Amino acid sequence: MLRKQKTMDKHYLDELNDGQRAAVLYNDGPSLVIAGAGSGKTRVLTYKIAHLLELGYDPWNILALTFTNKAAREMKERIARQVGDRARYLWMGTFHSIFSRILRMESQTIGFTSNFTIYDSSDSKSLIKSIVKEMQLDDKVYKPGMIQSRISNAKNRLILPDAYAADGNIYRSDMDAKVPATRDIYRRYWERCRQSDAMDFDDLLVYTYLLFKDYPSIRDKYVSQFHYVLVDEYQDTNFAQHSIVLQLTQERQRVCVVGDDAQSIYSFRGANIDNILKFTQIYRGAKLFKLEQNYRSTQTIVCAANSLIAKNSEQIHKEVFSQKDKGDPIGVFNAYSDVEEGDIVANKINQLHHREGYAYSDFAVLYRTNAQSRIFEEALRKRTLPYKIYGGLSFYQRKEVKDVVSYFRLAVNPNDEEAFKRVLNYPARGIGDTTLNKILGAANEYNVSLWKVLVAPLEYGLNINKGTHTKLQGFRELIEGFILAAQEKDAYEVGSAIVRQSGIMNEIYQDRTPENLSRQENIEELVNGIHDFCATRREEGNEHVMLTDYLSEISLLTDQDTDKEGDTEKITLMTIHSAKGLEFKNVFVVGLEENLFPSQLSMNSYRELEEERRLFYVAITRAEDHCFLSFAKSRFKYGKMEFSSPSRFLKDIDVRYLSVPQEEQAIRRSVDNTPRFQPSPRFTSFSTHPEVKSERPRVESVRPVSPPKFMRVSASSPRPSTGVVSSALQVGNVIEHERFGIGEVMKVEGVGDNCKATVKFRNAGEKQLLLKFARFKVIG
DNA sequence: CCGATACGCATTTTT
DNA sequence: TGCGTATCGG
Repeated sequence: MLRKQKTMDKHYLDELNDGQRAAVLYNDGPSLVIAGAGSGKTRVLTYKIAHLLELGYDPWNILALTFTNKAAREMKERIARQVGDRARYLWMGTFHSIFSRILRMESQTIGFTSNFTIYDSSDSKSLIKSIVKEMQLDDKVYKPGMIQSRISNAKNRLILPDAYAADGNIYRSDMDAKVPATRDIYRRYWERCRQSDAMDFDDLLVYTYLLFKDYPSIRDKYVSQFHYVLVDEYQDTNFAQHSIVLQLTQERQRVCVVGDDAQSIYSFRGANIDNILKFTQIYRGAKLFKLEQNYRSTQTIVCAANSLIAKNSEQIHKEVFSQKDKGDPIGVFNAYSDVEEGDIVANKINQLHHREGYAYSDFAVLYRTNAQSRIFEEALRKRTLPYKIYGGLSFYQRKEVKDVVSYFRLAVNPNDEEAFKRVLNYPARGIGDTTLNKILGAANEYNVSLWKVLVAPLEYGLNINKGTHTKLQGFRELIEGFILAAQEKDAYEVGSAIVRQSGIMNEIYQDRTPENLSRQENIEELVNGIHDFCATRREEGNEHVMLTDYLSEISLLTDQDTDKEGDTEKITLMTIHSAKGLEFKNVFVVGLEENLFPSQLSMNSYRELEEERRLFYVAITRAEDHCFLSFAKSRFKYGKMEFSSPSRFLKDIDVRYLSVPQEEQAIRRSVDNTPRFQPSPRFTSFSTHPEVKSERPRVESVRPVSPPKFMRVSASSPRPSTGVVSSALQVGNVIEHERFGIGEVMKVEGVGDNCKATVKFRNAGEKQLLLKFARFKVIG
């Protein structure tokens, strides 16, 4: 075994280029890996971790932090392929999930329970909104979203309420923004979250930092656990994340961060590009490795992107190059209108698909704002080209789902204020705003949670009549029942019981409006999701899968983690932000107009403009074979036709790499059969195809979307089989398991629900599967 | 407590 | 324009 690993080691080191190998092999001190677009960043990270394991590090001594669940999952899978089962014990995950795991273990120390709720941003916004209201401030001035982002910024910089209130610069800035009371809102918000046993996303970082800072013995515990720390996408870290990494690594200095300053596009969320730019100053003697060979794109695309990014001033110098073909110049399309831009792009896709044999999944249309998607949808729909749009409401943001989840949250943590408010009167039970406000008032007065007031209304001097009291106690008993159930039964049982007993089912199953039908489906999906979750966990050997486990998992999931099913052969439509980290054979970057890209709002500051340019850089470098840029001379914005001029960014690209106009005129005439004369394309489009608008149902917003597939390896994983099918399993069968891949059945034992199989997987080693729960299909 | 209507506002969003 | 929220009236 050991020898085999050794040879594998050799083998994979040979798969790396010199720069990559140097980065993998250097482990004696801090290192910064600047990884140009498409230069094999993930490969370096995974091989480095595999290499550390070869060197004798135990997996639980390695901490690897990413920004997305997807990145963590993919990396873990790739490492598992190298080192097998040991990968399971790596501490690898998103900042937020790893920190929430630590915080749940240490929660008592900082005054939380291990069941604390994680508020998503709509919860925190709603809490801020009610605080603004309670303070009798004008919410036209104190816009909840704006206050939220000011508080979030403060937290990302580790500025707590006291420091916030004491900071003159911040106060001046709040004054300038006409929101001087922000500091008071922040303080109340902070207290209310604590009262509710809840943390928002930023708190997961803040409290981790505080825990390590205020309790050195706890910090020491983790410092001595994590012998080596790796961070992906370091350019996107904020000050809090950087500080925690520093807390964990400053003694030992075994830290490797990977990123690309040229792809820093999240400063609006607090990412601080200085973290990566100044890494070598903070970790003195840090080694700098540069990965400059791009394996993704043609030379032309790489050169064009280089010439663009050279216009930025603040960056770590690097020379990204490609040894692939020179490739075609970047096509620039110049459209009269937004609608025509859609037509040009759709036609070009059609053409490439038919003439060059590209699959639809080889195409991506990338735009700056989600609002631009509609035009492309229509253009593609008109030609019946398959597409999928990313963006929009995620599954867990849907009203009915949030409602159900709020009951779950209360069952696990009744102090959760946002969940409480959401369901106190849903389904309607005659507890109106007046009563809620009384409870809120008492809770504020006594500094307790809403639930505590509800449980002992008289102690907190709640002035309510007999009828209301009865209704409140009815609600209380309902929730107490759920609380009890959540302590005893498993997540799936409690979950389905809550869905039934809360009355939400009755509410939604009353009639068959399309909205209700879709809600029903969403709730069914949710319940199925819990079932999946329990099954997966149980398969891993967890006997009791509780509701609280489920909640802590889903509160950190996003729709990014959802593989849409049956979407393998479709054109991708998404914002450039969401395209980061992806690659496509053919990329269309659209809407290259002043005030759109770069966005109007980014033009006041140099830094923001540079970030927009980096965004454009990200867009171009997604392309492998062909990249096209387009702009429209006029476009509908907010219901008005607006004229626009080409983006300044077009001039930032060296013209040598562009194929500017003319050509697309020919395409337009030969392929497009819509009338050429279009005084007002929007109207023409409507009158020629009135059905386009009316026929198009708003399916995207009504149709249920699948919740994330828990731990599923890929969208193409086999359909789950049921216990009935799998009980026929015999020794010697070859099965394909959803997560572990292909393996051979070595042993079958037990009967019925207890039937267990030992399976030797090619990549995942030997596993025991409880057939009742295992998801696989027999393939031989 | 719901529905109709008016109003305002509108980048990007890994968790 | 088109959506989500606020508010008023029944």
